[in-house]
Amino acid sequence: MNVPYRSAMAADPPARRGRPALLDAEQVVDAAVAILDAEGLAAVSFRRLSTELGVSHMTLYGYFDSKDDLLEALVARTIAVPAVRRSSTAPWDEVLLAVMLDIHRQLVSRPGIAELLITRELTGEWVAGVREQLLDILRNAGFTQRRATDGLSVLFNYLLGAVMIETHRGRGGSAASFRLGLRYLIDGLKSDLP
Amino acid sequence: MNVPYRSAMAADPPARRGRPALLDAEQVVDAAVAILDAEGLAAVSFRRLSTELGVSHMTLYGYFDSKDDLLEALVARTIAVPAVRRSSTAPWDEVLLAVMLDIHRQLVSRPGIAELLITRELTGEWVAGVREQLLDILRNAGFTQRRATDGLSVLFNYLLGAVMIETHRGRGGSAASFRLGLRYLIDGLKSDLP
DNA sequence: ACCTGAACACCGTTCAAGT
DNA sequence: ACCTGAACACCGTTCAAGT
Repeated sequence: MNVPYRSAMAADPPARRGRPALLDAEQVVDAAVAILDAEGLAAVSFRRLSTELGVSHMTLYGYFDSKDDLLEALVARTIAVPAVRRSSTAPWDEVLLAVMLDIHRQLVSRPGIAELLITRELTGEWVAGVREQLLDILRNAGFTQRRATDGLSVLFNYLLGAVMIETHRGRGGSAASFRLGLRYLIDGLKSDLP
Repeated sequence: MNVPYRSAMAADPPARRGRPALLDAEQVVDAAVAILDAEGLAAVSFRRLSTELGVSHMTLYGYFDSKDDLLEALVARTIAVPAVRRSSTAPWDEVLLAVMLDIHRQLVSRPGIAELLITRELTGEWVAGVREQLLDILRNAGFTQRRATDGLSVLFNYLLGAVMIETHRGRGGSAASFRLGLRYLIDGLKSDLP
């Protein structure tokens, strides 16, 4: 595995020995995002990317060890862990609702990302960050660890299913009906509070 | 579009003029199911299938107009519309729960099918059949058409998300937590009954 | 009627070589 | 240090020809 974002992380002076790099990983991800937005996930390929960037497709292996590596960087770039103000005085169920709606909005706005989260191993710091945040909300509300992780699974199942269906625009999911189900789930969780 | 299952549907005597077919569509789907079960959806390809069947990959275009056509037949073959006995005296929410669990069991037992349902346009008689059945349950329970379709969206979002996550074995979904969320959703629907 | 190979336009990845 | 083309093992699909 390459050190991710090799060039971007270099805080030390750029005076290295040897041939200077043509690109840095950020530029590759930029180009990938542009293709994703314009033509969807299926159009994102090393070969396509390389012609867009004016390099050999093999050059990209200098920045990412594999296509999966690139896609993970794409996920990391494109969605932010929602900022939840822990100092908030709002009740936990309202905070939870707001965070879920925020994630939903982000994922729907970049079709393809939800698919990556489900399909690839869903590791990566975004997943861990969101997970930790939601677990915190549930534990602070009084759920046991076990109840909290089960509740989280339920919420993620619903969220990702809704996003997948909406973004592939089969019939079914409207934004309004997404809220409806989310309310059912959160009400259900509330009723199970010890 | 080819007439689906051309040979299989022929109830008239098989005496046709011209060269007899080497295969029929059922055999192709059989082979596709075998590959799906053994190696997953990504391994199902016209070329792979054709070597397995001992024909040119181009021969398969005589049975299916495109790969999407084949995949639709794969879905149709592999999952049955759950039999719901309308005469049942059980309350609607129990019937709904049972049907959802049945669909869940079927989809989990054949990883890849849920992905096809979401990704491809989700047309086809299986989807229509299940949809009609669940709508019936909800309408008979007293939901308006609007409420019923929204409820259905919510249930499908959850079901397909859960199956996708479980079959891709990211953390998250256990069969037990699937039931939990399903109960929340059905309880929510019940509480919204006019 | 039905089957076929060649060709086209794509993939990701390995390897050995070039600067 | 970094970049590159050739090669390998794959895709789906079109087309014109073969039986």
